[in-house]
Amino acid sequence: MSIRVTVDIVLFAIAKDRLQVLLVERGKAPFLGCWAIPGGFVRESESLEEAALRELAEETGVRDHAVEQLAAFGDPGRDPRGRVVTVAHYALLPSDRVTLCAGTDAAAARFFPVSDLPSLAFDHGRIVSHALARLRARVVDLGFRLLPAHFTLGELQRVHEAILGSALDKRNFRRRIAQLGTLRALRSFRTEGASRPARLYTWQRSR
Amino acid sequence: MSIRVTVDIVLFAIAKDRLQVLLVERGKAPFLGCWAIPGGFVRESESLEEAALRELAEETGVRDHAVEQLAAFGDPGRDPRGRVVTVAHYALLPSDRVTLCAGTDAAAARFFPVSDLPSLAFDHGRIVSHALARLRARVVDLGFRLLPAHFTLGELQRVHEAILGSALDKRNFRRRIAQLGTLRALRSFRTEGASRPARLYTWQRSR
DNA sequence: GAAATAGTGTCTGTTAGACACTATCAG
DNA sequence: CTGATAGTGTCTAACAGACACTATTTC
Repeated sequence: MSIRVTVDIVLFAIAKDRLQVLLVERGKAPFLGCWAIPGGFVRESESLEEAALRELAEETGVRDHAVEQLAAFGDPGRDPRGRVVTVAHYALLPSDRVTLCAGTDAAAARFFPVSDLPSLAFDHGRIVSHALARLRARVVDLGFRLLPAHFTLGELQRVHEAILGSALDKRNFRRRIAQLGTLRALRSFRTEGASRPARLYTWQRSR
Repeated sequence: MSIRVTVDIVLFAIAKDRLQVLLVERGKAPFLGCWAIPGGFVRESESLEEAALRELAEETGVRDHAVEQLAAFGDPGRDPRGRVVTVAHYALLPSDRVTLCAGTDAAAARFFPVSDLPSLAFDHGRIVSHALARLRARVVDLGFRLLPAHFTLGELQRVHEAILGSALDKRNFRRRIAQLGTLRALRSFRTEGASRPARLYTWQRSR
C-alpha cells in the first residue's frame, strides 16, 4: 500500500460583488454528499499543473486557465481511504465565464460565497483558507484575472473589495492601480444603467 | 506502478559570512556521485513535515529544527526511476550548530556557498533557486534563525547581506530592525578581537 | 432636475534611502 | 596612538491614508 497523489483546485470567481469558491457535491464515499473542492488523482504521465487543469476542465468545463500551486497537504488521516497527499492549486475565473461552469463530472457543482461556506470534506476547509490568504496577499497582481479582458475601474475596485472584505477609498485605489503601470485605457466606455459611462481598461504585460 | 512521494530539504546556513546550502553526495543510482539536497521517501505513517525532519536528522544529525514547506515538484521525468513527486522544504541552521553536521547517512555531506553551487541531481537546482527566492523575500522574518540565540547587530547585518548578496547601510539596517519590535537588548556584550565590544540581542516572540 | 455612478487633487504622517562622524576596546 | 568595529541622527523623496466635490449619463 503506497501513498497516492491527488491535485485539488480552489476556483475563485466573483458573482454578485462577492468572492465565491466553486464546490462540488461528492458523488461517492468517503464524504458522500458533502461539499468539496474539485480534484482527483494525478495520472502517471501528466505534470501536477496538467492534472490540475484536467480536473478543472472535467468538473467545470473551464479550459486553458492559469492555475498556480498553493501547497501540498499530506497529513496521515486526512483521507479515510488511506494515505493521500494532495497538491492544492488555485485558479481565478473571469466573471464573463462563470456561467460556463455546468459541471460535467460531479453530481452537483456551484459557487459559494467565501463568507458563507458549508463545512467541507477532508481538510478542504483548511486548503480554502490557505488559498484565500494567498489571494488576499496578492490581490494587486491577481485581482484583474477575475474580470473579463475589458473592465472599468469601478468593477476592479469592487473585485478588490470582495477579495479583501473591506471598502476601499476610490481615489487612493485609482492612484495605486495607476502607478502600477500595467493598466491601459481603451477608447471605449461601458454604459451601465442610468449613469455616466465608465472608461474601459485592459491589462498590459507587466511593465 | 504508482506515483511515489518524497520530501527534500534545502538546509541553509551561514559560514564565512556567506550563505551556504547543505548538499549530499549520492551514494547510489541514479545520479551516483552527484550532489543533491538531502531527502527521501515519505513513510506511510508520518506527515510531510515529520518526514522532512526525519530526513534532516538522518542525513545531518540536526534535530528539532523548524522546517517550512516550499512547494511540490512533480514533473514526469524529473526522476529517471519513475514518477516521483517531491514536497520540498527549507530549514535554517544556526551558525553555532553548523559543525554538528557530520552526515550519518549520505556518502558525503558538506555546505556549498549558494553563489558557487555544483550542478545538482534531479531538478534540485530549481528547488534550491525557489528556496533562495523565498528566503530573500522573507529575510527580515527568517534571518535571525541563522544565528545563535544571542547575537550582535553586526552579525545580523552580515547575515542579511549574505542572504541578499548586497551591502546594506548600517544605520538604515538598525533602524529597520529596531522598529520591528522583536529584538531585545541583553546586558552582555561580545568582545571580538581588538575592537569595541558589541551589545548582544535576542529575539522576542513576535510583537 | 433627480438619481446614479465616474472621475479628480491635496494635505499629512510614515517610511526608506543617502550620507559621516564619534565611541570604545586591544595592542 | 593605531587599527578595528560599534553606535548614532538628519534630510529628502516616495508612498499611503483621510477626505469632498464636479461631470456625465438616463429617465
